[in-house]
Amino acid sequence: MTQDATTGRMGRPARTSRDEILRAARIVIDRDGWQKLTIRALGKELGVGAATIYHHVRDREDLLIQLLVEHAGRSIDVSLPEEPEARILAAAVAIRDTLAALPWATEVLATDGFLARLGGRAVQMVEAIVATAIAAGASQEDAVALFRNIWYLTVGEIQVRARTDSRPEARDARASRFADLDAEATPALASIGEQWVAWAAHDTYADGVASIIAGTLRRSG
Amino acid sequence: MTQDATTGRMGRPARTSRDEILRAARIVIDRDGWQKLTIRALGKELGVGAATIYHHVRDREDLLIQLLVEHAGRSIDVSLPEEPEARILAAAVAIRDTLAALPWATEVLATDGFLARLGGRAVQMVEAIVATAIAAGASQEDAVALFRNIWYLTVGEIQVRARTDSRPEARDARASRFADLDAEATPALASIGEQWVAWAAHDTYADGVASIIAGTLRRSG
DNA sequence: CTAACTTATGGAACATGTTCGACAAGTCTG
DNA sequence: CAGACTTGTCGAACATGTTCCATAAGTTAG
Repeated sequence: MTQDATTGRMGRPARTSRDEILRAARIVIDRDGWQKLTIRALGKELGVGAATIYHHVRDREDLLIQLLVEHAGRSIDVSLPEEPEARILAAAVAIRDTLAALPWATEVLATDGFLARLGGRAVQMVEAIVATAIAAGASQEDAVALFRNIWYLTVGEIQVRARTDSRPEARDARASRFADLDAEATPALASIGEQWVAWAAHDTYADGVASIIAGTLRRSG
Repeated sequence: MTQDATTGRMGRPARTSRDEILRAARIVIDRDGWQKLTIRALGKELGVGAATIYHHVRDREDLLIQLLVEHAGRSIDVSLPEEPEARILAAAVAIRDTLAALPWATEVLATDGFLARLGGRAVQMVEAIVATAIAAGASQEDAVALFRNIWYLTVGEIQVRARTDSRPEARDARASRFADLDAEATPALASIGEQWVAWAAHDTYADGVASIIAGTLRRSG
């Protein structure tokens, strides 16, 4: 990785910069789709060897996160209502919607502290959730727990959704699988049967978050 | 993939069976750790070429799921309390604990309908959640929504936990990142500061699930 | 101006999941 | 029993992320 610029500059001058790499990555994504964003393709776009990229970016994950930093920093909606539960919910939904719209986020978001790495408005959303919970009577620790449970739900929802509908065979297999269930051993599932698939398409994320909020605030306040 | 055995058997007899592959996979995992379970290593263990494995197993994901089927089918705890909310919570915790104990589950669980593929007691836990919710007054659709939100939370929790502590640099980076936050823009996060890391180590999964349960049942019943 | 130093670059190599095509090894039909 | 047919096996190949190392291209000290 490139050294810090505080010391006197030395060594061979770089032909490539981190910014150029990110710009090229965006071009490739816009033109070919993000699935085509491989290190080698990126190198070709820049007219540079693949190995060179590793001098400016730690690894592919680092690259994807850098790419998210801008989008997440800019495009998160910031108009939050005042009422505490609605405010927290709105912040969570904003985070979810933003990340779900950036498909490559799925590959890298499953980390504690991920939103902190995104910075900008992503962190403001975290602040909104935590600060609102505290203002509503939760302890700091409960506020952190609230955020983390919301974050887990968010990660799970995004990942399951992304994987489920990027995998046609999964959907098909699922449909028949619930029909095969034994009505003796699993009567409730059997009676739901094929409807599961239709209901599973509904968006229940907001309900889930609302429940977590209500549950946490009730316990605390 | 091997043909069904209903038609008269024909063709070259198989030297390898799906069961043998699974047995060998378990041996490799027990001996070398699951990270060493590569297709080629598995082939070597069986004295067979890597490509051969693909005649008995669709892909690596299929292999990992088959491996989970046994563990999840056998080892899930089944003594559930009677009281509805406690019963649903216990089922969720049993699923979480079982999957969290099988590290390679992380790679493949982010799918809708995943537990159905595991069969056995995994499905019984789903049945328990859905049936209990319905018995407690939820509609079928709300029961499905309840299960799905629990599932999302479970997937998120397992993945975040697994990735966070398999990645030492993530933990370190996180510690400093929260200290760097601007006290003007994010006062709540700044005042929590370093405590976040300690609190993030606490297990809040059960609280989250309990909130989702309470929230859903209150809306319905 | 030369030599030492430092950083950037990229070709080669490695591990991995996966696919392809040729070949092997049986069964079945006539 | 011979040829057709079917299925299993595996070497080779491909794409990908990543690391190593030799080399290039500057800056700076003498």
